Amino acid sequence: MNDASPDPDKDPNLASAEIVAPPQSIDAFFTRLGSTADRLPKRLKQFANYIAANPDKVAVSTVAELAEGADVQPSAVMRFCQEMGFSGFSQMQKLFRSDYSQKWPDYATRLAKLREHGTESPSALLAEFVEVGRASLENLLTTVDPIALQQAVDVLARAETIHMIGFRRAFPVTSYLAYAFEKMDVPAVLHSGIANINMEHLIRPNDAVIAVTFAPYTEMTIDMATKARASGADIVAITDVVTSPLARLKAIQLLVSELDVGAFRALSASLSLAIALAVSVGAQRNRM
Amino acid sequence: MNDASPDPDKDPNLASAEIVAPPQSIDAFFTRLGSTADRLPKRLKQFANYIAANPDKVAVSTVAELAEGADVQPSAVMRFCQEMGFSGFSQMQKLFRSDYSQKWPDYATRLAKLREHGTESPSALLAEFVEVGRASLENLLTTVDPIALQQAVDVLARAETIHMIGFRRAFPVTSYLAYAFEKMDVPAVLHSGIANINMEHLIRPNDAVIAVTFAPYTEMTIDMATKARASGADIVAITDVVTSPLARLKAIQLLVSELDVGAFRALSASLSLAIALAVSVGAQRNRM
DNA sequence: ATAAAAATGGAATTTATATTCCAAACGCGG
DNA sequence: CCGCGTTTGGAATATAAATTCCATTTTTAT
Repeated sequence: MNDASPDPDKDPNLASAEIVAPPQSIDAFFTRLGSTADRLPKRLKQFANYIAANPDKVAVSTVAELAEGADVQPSAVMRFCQEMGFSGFSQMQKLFRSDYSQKWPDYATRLAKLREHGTESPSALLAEFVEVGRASLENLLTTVDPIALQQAVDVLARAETIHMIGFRRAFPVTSYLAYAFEKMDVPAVLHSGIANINMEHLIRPNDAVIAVTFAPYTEMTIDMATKARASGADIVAITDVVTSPLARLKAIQLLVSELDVGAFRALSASLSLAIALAVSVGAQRNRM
Repeated sequence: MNDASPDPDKDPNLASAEIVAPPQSIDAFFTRLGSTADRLPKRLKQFANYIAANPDKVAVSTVAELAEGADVQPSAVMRFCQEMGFSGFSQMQKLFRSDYSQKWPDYATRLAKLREHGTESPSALLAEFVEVGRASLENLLTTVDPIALQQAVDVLARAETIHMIGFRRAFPVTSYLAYAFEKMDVPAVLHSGIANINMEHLIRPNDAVIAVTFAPYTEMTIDMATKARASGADIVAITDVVTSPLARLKAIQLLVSELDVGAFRALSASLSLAIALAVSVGAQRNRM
């Protein structure tokens, strides 16, 4: 601040410690963290990532505990705090603690508070989807038959190639399956309908198909699954009710009843089912 | 209580300090507090009332601070803790601290266990994903800043065209956004990277971009978002932590911390956030 | 390749905090 | 109103935590 100071030797510490005001709020802290994280040396960045991922731990932990959690030395924590503009850890913790009581009310009360705002605000809508998603997940464990799930895994683990079919609202599910299978080196084809070429003829008798569709059922999914069935492939159906058109195909059915918010659903349950299925198949294939 | 004690002189401390197990949960603590509060002497009751009124302060305060808040001496606080069955204040505080972050940390160990046991039955794995998904959803309400969410909606509602960028594990999110926007007649482009053509030049100054990426961040997403930013478009980032590379772009950040099961996550929270965002944008655009 | 600068790990030190102790005050039964 | 057990306030002590320091390693620049 006072560059013209005639006594540079009066306080030699000023040279090394840059004078920056400490963040005054958690928001300001994270903003600064976001903009300075890259410039930080290895260990400090490591710690920065840790508290970015575990911000709630800061208020209730000691330096030693945080250091261990982030796998750095306590002194690195101190250096980090100073780098962020605080005099030390205690000052930084004080900031986090002052904010702490706001988070105290548990999930239920926070949810209720958000809903009071009416359906107007985006966060009220978010709360709605969160609540519906939770309910759908709970349901999932009862609607999915464990035996059918095991059968599906067996069939898919045995298949030469796995084909995923699902469009529109089901496409996030199939694309996530494709990602998971690719990561686990499971031969799998995502039928995306791109360029209006459908690659039905790729489906061979020893293959298996995961068909995903919800009401109102996309016709192309039904068509392709039907043809695949005709050529001898096994079908695993992820769908919503037993009366789904996929039922006719003697498919192994995995039922997901997802609740709507207005005209949309959160897909939480479908995605969870899909990823559990994929991981199980990957694991079982590795065992063979 | 034990008047018939045969050895009152053996250990005189036993007479005053009753041997009772410490409460194992916050609930148990308050239950015991309720039933014993009347029997307590004046100062201890005074402190009990303070705790009952300010339960959130215990985890983040020192003995001295609490004592001052309740207008009692620190030694009274100690006596209170011992009266409740704890060895001292530290033990009691530990209870209050662990209860707060309960949901998150012990998942890490549980999941590690699951990993070692090899993957058990598919339905057990499904149960894991369901539970983790539920926890992620609960957390979503605290990690997403309502103000940032509202800003994101404003920006996207104002945009001429909305561009969605997100690959690999983020692609289910962007593809679902694309579906939702299409259904609501919102002009939106899904940048799928198909045919290795990226349509960056499509992004105009009055457009907005939704960029979705999680650690380890896909480079193409960062690149495209950076270029979009350079050409003047607004960026809404759906990512995991503030230290995400998207932070540098002055993006509006919506943070989702999703837990892994093994190498995968359920995406429940991300999808819920995405759909809430999309529906809000659709609604707001209709109002204009 | 070498020197200079920066970063790191771990121990030493300082500071803060919990906990104990005891003398004084209080309340209660005789 | 006196003696005795209980409670209280405050200081003294013990413990735990934060902070600093420095020798060693790693990185960067030349």
